[in-house]
Amino acid sequence: MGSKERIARLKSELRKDILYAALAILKNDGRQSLSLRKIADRIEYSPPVIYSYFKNKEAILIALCELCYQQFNGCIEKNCRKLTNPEERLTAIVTTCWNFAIDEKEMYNLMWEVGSTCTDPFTQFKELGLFLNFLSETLKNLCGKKVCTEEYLLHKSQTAIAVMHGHICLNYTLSNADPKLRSRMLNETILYVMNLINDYNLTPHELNNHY
Amino acid sequence: MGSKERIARLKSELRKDILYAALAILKNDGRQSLSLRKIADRIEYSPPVIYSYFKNKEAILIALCELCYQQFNGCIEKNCRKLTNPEERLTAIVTTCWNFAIDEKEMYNLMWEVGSTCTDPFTQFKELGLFLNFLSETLKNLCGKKVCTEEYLLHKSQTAIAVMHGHICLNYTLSNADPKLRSRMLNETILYVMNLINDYNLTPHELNNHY
Amino acid sequence: MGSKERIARLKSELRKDILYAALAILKNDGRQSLSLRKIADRIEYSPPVIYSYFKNKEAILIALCELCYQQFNGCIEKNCRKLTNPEERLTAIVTTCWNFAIDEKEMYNLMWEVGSTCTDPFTQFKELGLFLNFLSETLKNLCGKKVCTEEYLLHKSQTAIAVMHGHICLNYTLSNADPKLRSRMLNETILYVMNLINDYNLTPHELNNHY
Amino acid sequence: MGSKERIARLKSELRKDILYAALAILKNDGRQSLSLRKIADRIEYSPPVIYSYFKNKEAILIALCELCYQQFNGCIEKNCRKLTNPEERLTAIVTTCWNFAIDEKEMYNLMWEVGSTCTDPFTQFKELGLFLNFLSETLKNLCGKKVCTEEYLLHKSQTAIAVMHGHICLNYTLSNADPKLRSRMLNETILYVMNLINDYNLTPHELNNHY
DNA sequence: CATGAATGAGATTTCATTCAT
DNA sequence: AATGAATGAAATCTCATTCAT
Repeated sequence: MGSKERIARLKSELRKDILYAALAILKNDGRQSLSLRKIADRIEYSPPVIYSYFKNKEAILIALCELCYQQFNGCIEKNCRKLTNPEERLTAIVTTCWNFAIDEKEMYNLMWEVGSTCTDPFTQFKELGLFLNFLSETLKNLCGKKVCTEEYLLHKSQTAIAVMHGHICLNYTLSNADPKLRSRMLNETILYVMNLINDYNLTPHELNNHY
Repeated sequence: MGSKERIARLKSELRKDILYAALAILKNDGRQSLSLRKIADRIEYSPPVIYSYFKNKEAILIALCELCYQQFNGCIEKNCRKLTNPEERLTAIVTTCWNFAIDEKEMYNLMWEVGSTCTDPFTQFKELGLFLNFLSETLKNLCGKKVCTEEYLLHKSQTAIAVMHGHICLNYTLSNADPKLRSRMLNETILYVMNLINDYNLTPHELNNHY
Repeated sequence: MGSKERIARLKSELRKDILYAALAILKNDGRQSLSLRKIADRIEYSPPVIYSYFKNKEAILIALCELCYQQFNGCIEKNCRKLTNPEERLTAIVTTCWNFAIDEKEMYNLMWEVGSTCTDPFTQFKELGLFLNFLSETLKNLCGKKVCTEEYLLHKSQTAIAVMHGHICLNYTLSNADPKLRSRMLNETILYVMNLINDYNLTPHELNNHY
Repeated sequence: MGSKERIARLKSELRKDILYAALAILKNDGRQSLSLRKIADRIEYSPPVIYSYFKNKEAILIALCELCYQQFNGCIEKNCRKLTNPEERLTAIVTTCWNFAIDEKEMYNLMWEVGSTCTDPFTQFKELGLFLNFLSETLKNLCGKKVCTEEYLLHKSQTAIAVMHGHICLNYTLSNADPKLRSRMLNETILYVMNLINDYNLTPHELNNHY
């Protein structure tokens, strides 16, 4: 494929169709049965067409993952951007993550699966980077007047993602937990994430003992 | 020993062989290339024998998962049981989990993968239940004289597992992090797990605000 | 496949059937259209069966090449072994090669094609080694009472193969040459091969100038 | 220059581009991965253009083969034309062939592969014809004052090509031969080619016995 | 009880070629 | 003149599972 052609195809409608077909299969039939053949069937084209738009299956997965991050970040923006109070915003962020993970389990799992194979998902996936920054910005506001380094905030944000992910996975495994327990788990998750920032209030001596 | 018993024992032997073959393939070649054919090759039997011991591939995965939990719990027992000081023991538990996840990534991932498909992994997998109790017991000691309900301790233990898992997954994705950052992440994980129990020291009123 | 099983299959009838099917396709349809699917069709089995007997297509080609060498060497043995006079025998060898290359062009080409990809075809393919030795033995007799080293004879034998191959390839390209020219080419080939051994009669001084 | 001419020139340019793209792919990726798609990519045109210049893939291969012969003959001209002493020139010819075959294995193989499918490569490929004549002229000079027929010289030239090709193929198969052996093989090849002309010194009676 | 034999279904991928525009 | 779009046909290979023996 010539570079001109390739660039054109990147913007193509069919490329989008392929990705959305993949997304639909992912949601309906699950990660395991996401095959090129099924994608081709769904868009009512022959399988080789796909190779005009993606190098191979891995490339599709990565692009699909990107799409998932876009949709995820879209939820976050929609639900949380408007909130100005940092506690409220952080609560909304965690809640949105939580619900996204429940409602879109296949997407959520794909995001972590593909992320694990990348060198640096936070830079590779633009929308994940945006989310990280949004989280970071929120945590900064939460600190109030205290000055935190950018690096510190990013690290805490990643930790927040980790803590949320852990609870989400736990929630997956407790498949017959009652709604009350689930709701409690969500609340706790919010709490833990909120408290991540607290140790910044520790005295230097206490901090020393921590790290 | 009657022939019946002998036969039963032999049967049980082969079952083990199958599982250990599966484990070896999992470790060496990875989850994706774990096939019945390969297992059969390794035990030098023909594929259909496997169906005498397991209903289908899924059943093998579940049993294999159990084996992984056994090995995992073995590590925990070996490294942590002897420690009597609760802080030390908890530190050892988190560290052991962390290292197991690094050294046996395939096993660790399988444990969560299969766990996600089960109704209740904590009761289905005996060794996971044992680990949960061990964690619970450790947390109890950490509380000192304060009285905590069994249920509370189990819940906190699950939360600890969640927090650890989150950090472990984050560690997986940060594939080019330097050892110093990784070491810091481990320390933080220990810290967070340790502090899980702290809110028990909150006043009832504060607790109310939490949940 | 367990090793026991694999060994059994090496002797299996079906394995032979696969190879002879491949040979038939090679002869009839040519090297380019030799596919696993066609082989499976011809033996009236499904394609995956082939993988019970051969690791992959390359393994089939190598085994097929071996079969070609066997058939080739069979011709040589049949036509030449009985001749005791060294000139007559050498003449018969060259003639047999020549005719084999004409009658079994696809086989002949495959033998060189696969041979080119091997590290050392003369040891890898037993029958090619036998042919080399037979040639070497013949050249030795041609030398008469003069003593030649084994190494020298093997080298000359390889050279003989090279000279024959060159003429055979030339013969392939001259596709509209008349039979008289072809016959003359064969005679010349015999002559050149016969003379390969002549420089052994050179004085040491002359030999020095050669190498 | 009229627009007609300009268009014709442009057309001829693109034809060249196609061939040189094919050549580059042949050299870099090998004969097997020479596809129309890849050629189109490389010239940054779409695949169908190629069909404006060539009937099908086979036609490209033939034209590519011609290009290879041009390059080959270019080497010969450059390295050998200047030498006037016939022995020196013949030595240079064989050496140049030998090195070309080593350095440009893919090209060399293609030349013989395509050559085998043509009716008469020596007339079809102009540069191969030139090479043949050059060889023939050299052999003629080697004969000295003796008179040889044109036909005889051409035949001997073809034979020389055959002998060289045989040794070159042998050199390909002996993939782990040491440089000393290879160098010896080259020397022998030179020697054999040089001696091809010698039997012209035979008496008519001896010649009769030969043919 | 054990297995050799076999397969259907399906995976990813490549390629030469066509054709409406 | 050029191409974007598309495809049919084919390639190799893997796998879980079945069943007669």
